[in-house]
Amino acid sequence: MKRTLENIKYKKNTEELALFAKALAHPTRIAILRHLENQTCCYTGDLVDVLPLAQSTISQHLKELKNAGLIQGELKPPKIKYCINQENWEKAKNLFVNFFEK
Amino acid sequence: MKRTLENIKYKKNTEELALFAKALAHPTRIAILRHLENQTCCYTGDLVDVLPLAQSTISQHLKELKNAGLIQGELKPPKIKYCINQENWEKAKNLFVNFFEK
DNA sequence: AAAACCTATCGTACATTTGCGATAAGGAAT
DNA sequence: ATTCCTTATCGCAAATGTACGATAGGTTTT
Repeated sequence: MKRTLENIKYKKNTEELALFAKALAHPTRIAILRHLENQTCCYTGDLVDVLPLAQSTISQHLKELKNAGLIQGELKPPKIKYCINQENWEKAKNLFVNFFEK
Repeated sequence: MKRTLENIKYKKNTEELALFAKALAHPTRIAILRHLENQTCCYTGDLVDVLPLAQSTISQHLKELKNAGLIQGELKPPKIKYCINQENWEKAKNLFVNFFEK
């Protein structure tokens, strides 16, 4: 990305869809979300056991998913419980469905 | 990305979905696809007129979309006509729908 | 054959992403 | 208060992504 992109104005829907797509653009994050879909919720540690990646790497992916709004974390000391953010999940779903439909 | 990722094996669906998501992970490419959805097809030059980006940049985005299988190019000398690849479009649509549909 | 047109590719610059180990930060348990 | 457990963050290295101008390649037209 370079200077020009800063200035380009896309429609809101286009930017939102691109951001959600970016969050899904890595197999590890898809795997995390699939796991969350099955379990409803899970802890970071669960994922570290399941995925062959360093704890710090997984934490980073979780952060990106959280930034994208697709998941949310809840403090359950000493752990953190991650769940899918249903509201934004629906929003993303609708954006993708509308995009492909037509 | 570094050494480790090469070795990680994800499920086929997971990798495919991530690749499609990656193709959609930039607003310019979403805009190109929306344009193609409306016009059914279009030429590279049409996009250069519509998007505030260099011709080479747009060509590059088209290449990525083609690599992802979402579009296809047909020679209509001296132009090239790009259309959505319906088969893969459906495939991507199904992957996303199934993914979100819990 | 030359000129004109359209598009792809090359080379470069810079930003972002991905991964890791090491370390910090927080509460829980001893 | 110290130790333990869990997770986030930092700092680094390597790979990828994004953008541009310049150039090459291929067809059509003159």
